[in-house]
Amino acid sequence: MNTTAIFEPIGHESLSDAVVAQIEDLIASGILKQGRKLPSERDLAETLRVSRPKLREALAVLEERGLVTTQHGEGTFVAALTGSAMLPALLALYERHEPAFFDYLEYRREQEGFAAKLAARRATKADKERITNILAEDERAWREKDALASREADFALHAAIVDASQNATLIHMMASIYELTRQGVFYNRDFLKTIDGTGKLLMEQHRELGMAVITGDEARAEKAAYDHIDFVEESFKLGIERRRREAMAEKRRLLSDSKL
Amino acid sequence: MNTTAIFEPIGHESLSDAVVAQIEDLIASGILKQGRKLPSERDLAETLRVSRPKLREALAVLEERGLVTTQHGEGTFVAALTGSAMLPALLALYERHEPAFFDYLEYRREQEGFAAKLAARRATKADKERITNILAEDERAWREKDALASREADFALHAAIVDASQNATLIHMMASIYELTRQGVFYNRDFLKTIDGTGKLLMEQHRELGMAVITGDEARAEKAAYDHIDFVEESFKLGIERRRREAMAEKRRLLSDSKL
DNA sequence: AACGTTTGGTCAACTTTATTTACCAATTTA
DNA sequence: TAAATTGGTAAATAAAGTTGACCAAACGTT
Repeated sequence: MNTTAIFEPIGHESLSDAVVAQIEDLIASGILKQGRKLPSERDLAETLRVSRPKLREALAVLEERGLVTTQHGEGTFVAALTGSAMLPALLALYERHEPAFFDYLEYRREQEGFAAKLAARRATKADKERITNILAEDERAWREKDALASREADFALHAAIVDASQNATLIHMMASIYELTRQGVFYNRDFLKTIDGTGKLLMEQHRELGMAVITGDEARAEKAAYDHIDFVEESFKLGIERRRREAMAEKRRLLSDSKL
Repeated sequence: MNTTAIFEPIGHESLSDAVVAQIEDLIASGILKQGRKLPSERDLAETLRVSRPKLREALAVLEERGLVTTQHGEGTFVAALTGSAMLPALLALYERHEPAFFDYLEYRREQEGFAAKLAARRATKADKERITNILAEDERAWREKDALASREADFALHAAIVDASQNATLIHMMASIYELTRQGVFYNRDFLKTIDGTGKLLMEQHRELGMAVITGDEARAEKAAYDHIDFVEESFKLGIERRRREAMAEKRRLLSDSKL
């Protein structure tokens, strides 16, 4: 095995790519909010120490991605990212920005806890039956190692609990969030690779959450929701770290082979 | 306050900078060990997708920094990084690579635990007196908020414990490590900013460590050493995270001002 | 309504950076 | 010793980025 194997092609990142990345960061982190006007091209080019044509290249990319809109003679503005029409842009943004994903989880933690508490307080008989059925399906999927069904049950449980909260605004907001989740961020390949090995724990957390809602124990439901998100976040972090270490170990292995 | 304030100049990183960074990573992470031969310039340029002149530019920088040596007609090799002659290169390397710093801490954790255990077993009367004096000085520095003296006492305590271990190899190895520490990595400005607010905790940890050695309690000494390094690592991580959040909050503040 | 200012839109000349290609020199290996 | 491989150097070419100028749309002031 050749030493060459451990080296990786240099990313030929263009200047405009770097500009795009910085502005995306500002939008993804919520510093630049929707509707906010960016500085004029001349000003921005100067503060970024970049020529205007290059800045314009970057702005063109951002506009193509739906993150900003520019109007002749007026300025460039951060596009509205809420509303399902803009979900693809947001989704792609989160996938390119790992830190933003943790912010997303932090936000979701509060929402889930709130939803679980309300659900425990307000769930109707129909809600409770629905949750019971989902828990049964979740357990079946786990026993039969049906990963796909397991994910669907997971998704269904969270949706059922939000519905049970009977709060229209919450339901609407969480619908957008779940759409994100379902399409790729939360359930992308890397994440599944991380979480699959802990399927039983996940199932038990769902069961605890569901039972707390069914029995109407608000505090227990809230705690179960927090614990669940905390667990997901921790698993994700560990997965990232593990993959980083595995990649390094692989490189080491490639080198030691050549010594044998 | 203008929106312009939140944007930062784009780093005009040259191609060769990127090449330098990758090879430094491989060396800093220990994947490329000293004496290892790099692929030939033609091969390496091809796998990195970079022209040979640019690769050579990068290699020239690496050689200037003391990380590699090249020999006409023979090849380019990773320089020997052990030995105090090479400390500046290693030091600079660690400062440019944050992840390597945590690897350094991980290594140091084992060494410190081992040293503390040996010291508790073998410390002479003179060693114990020396440690007692250092602990007193540490406490005085803390009471009088003498940050510089506090750091010196910290350093002195660790050195005294290593000396008390009576193991020549360990003493020699730790000397190199401490040199790193003292010169800048461990006690750099950012790190101090993090740790200073927790001065009392640090002092108490030192006291626990020193007393364990003096009383000859091996297990307690080992645990105290582990706890200390764990605390340092955690503080450092928190400090990094805090600075990151503060930087973002500052940007948010700059924007909200313009709304008032 | 008219003017001046600011903003985005466009283009061409120029500069810097990077690639390609060729050839030379030192070392190892057959 | 001859061939192959490696680092050393340089010139021609190509690509990326900057500079400067000018146009057109929107806004505010007069």
